[in-house]
Amino acid sequence: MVTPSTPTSTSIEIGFKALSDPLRVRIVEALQEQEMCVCDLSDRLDIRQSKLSFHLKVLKEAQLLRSTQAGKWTYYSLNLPQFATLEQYLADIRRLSPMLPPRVCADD
Amino acid sequence: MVTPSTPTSTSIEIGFKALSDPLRVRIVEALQEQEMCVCDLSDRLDIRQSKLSFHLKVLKEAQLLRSTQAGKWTYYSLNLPQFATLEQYLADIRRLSPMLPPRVCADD
DNA sequence: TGATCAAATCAACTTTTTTTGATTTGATAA
DNA sequence: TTATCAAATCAAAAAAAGTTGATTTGATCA
Repeated sequence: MVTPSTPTSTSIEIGFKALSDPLRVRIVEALQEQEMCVCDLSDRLDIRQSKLSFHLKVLKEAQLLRSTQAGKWTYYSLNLPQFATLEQYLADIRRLSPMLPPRVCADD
Repeated sequence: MVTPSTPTSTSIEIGFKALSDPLRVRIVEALQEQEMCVCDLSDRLDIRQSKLSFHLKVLKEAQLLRSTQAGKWTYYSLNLPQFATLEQYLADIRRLSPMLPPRVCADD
């Protein structure tokens, strides 16, 4: 089997990676309650602005967040359809897993 | 707000991290079809044994895989309940997200 | 205009994760 | 036993991700 030299990440893997960090999960959980601007997130989570900006970017690139600008402020909110996409991916793994006997090892 | 100096990862985050790598997703998808021994996974995915062993360990520590030893061989299979746990986490984020108006920024 | 403030970006640095080849472990079979 | 083979582990190197403080951008407002 031929493997691509640089394995590419799908939007599924990018989504899971975005959710693999405790700080980013805290961001998601804060936004799950309410859309918020960066300054309020920064206060609420006690994170420096540039650090927060980095993690917001990761989440946004994973399509898990949306942002809208309102005057000086940028409001971030959850992009729920992408959460649904990840959820569906996990559901399919379960749904399509057959109850098969283990494969007997090739050169047994 | 006080933040722990070293943020700790939950089993949720560990699970998502395990699923954030293209190679590990390929492993999961192979095992989703059928339980398999390491040697067959290695053949099928064209990965060196030690590399595969590393990634299997990551997935197992995330409780996404189980393994059983049979003679010389170790068979790996999906641990579906943990997939369900991750799925439920995502479902809850969506389910509990209210349709609230955006928060007005603190010092507006 | 010029001051102010929110947020993004940047470069340097630190930390974590991944890869690699070699070695070890542990079970089976001659 | 000794040879063999599957799989785990290890140490060193490489690559990727995250942090930090400073700077920039872009919008508002006096």
